[in-house]
Amino acid sequence: MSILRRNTDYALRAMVNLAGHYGGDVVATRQLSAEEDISYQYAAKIMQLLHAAGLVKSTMGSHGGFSLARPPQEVSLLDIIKAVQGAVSLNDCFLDADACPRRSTCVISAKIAGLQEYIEKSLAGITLAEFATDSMSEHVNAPKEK
Amino acid sequence: MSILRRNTDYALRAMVNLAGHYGGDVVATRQLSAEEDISYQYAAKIMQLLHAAGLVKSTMGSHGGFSLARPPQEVSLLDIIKAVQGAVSLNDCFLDADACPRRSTCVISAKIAGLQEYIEKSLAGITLAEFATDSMSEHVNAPKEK
DNA sequence: CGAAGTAGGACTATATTACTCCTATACAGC
DNA sequence: GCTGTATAGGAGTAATATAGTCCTACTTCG
Repeated sequence: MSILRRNTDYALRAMVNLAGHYGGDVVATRQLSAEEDISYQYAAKIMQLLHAAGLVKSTMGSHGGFSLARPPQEVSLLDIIKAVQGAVSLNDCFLDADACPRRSTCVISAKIAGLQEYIEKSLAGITLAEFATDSMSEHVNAPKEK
Repeated sequence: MSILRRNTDYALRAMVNLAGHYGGDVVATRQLSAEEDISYQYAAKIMQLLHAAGLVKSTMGSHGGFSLARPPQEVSLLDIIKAVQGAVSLNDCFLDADACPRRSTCVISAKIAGLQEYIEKSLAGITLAEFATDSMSEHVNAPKEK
């Protein structure tokens, strides 16, 4: 199983694309969808998620589109992941304390809490700026070609 | 999303149970299922997975059952995860190189490969012996009670 | 032989993820 | 103010993955 979903990959590609236009024009969903090989309708949904998370600014109406809300070096991989697929957690009890009635006494939970923290910190440490430069459309979970 | 599945939790509980009987009698699936609150049929499936992975030894026939194939301190959480839910991977391209045509030049892949490795090492470093002692049936992803 | 066990294929049900459709709303340019 | 091109977002469908069941072997002890 893969932890990062296709969703996240699309979002990441879109964000990298926007990073390339940072400080310049807004980019329309239609353009993002064409350049990054995402269906227009689905791309629109993903942009909504990114917008709801405050990662992008939107300009409505004709000649509208999206732009990064913050400079690339201030947008982390974790931000993007959280925006499109929710928090990544090793197990449910980190997301929802009610998921496990023995949470408080659980030895396993204690054992892996450290790892959980490390993962989040790592993802938070990787920013858009780091892969925005030379690769405009690298991606993680591209749909497999047939 | 949770990385560890319910499947894995069941398996973990079963393994902890078996660890409690290490060196003694085999434990029948019927008993495991009752003690760890897993449906008998499903428990049987999970035991098959653990057996196929070589983590448990099976004794067929009447008075048969399962026992750990190795001492608890030599069975890691990663072993169990791999047996029941397959390898944990940050993204598809670590599992299947064909999943992404740009794998070789992908900056993102390079960035998170280190994290991927760290996660595996951490999980491999946690063994059954560490939580087998005082908690016979702790679990991670118990189905939520209503 | 029969009871109690594992082995395993095939199937069903449920949940999650991916994706589409349709309508509303905003804004620029004519 | 109309029209074309945008985003906003609810609602629904399709595909896939996970969880769980059913049934029929085969194995061994008593």
